[in-house]
Amino acid sequence: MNPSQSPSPNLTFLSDEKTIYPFMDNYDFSNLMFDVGEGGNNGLIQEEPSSPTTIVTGESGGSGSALTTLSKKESTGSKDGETKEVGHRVAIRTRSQIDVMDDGYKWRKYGKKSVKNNTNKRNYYKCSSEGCMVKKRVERDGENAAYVITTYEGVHNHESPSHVYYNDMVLSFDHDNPSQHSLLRSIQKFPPS
DNA sequence: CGTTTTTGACCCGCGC
DNA sequence: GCGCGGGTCAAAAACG
Repeated sequence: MNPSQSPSPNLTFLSDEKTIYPFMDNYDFSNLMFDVGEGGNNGLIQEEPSSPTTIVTGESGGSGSALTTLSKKESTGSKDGETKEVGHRVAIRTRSQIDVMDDGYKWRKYGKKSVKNNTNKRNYYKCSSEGCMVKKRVERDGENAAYVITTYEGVHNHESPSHVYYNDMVLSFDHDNPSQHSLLRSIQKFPPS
């Protein structure tokens, strides 16, 4: 049911733990929640890391962005061979009219559920690429239908199908595409380190 | 014709 | 043990 959405490179992960979201103006971030669970037995909750990464996008919205970094207490299975690689969760709450935003990856919906205290349904997506177990959960805020909560879980093993990377984005910038103008502005605001 | 969506069923952890 | 809330499976339908 997805309309023809051009693969917009609007999400980029840096090699560091910092993440830059040069989204378009359509996506007005209101809340960013990082839940990075380490595989270790680190049950600490680091509310504010030593290097707080503040991301502000959607300059037109005016509303600031909040970022929270958490640490999931993923207790190890105590098994010597158990490798709990799961533990990278990123929750983004944005104000968007579109339920699912195209982050450049191909997602396949595999479930739909209605949660308590929320009339809206919650959708479950999974990365289409085989071997990539990245999951994504999209939910509308019942109170404010204008807000959408997108939760990513996992790390992609492969690159974006559209081959969009931060450096390549500038190179492949299409000046004739007005929808990317704001993208360029975001890029200029966040120059590569 | 291959891939994705849909949708109810199933499953699992947890609290009672 | 059972029910509930939440997450996933899978078969058929729908899509391109």
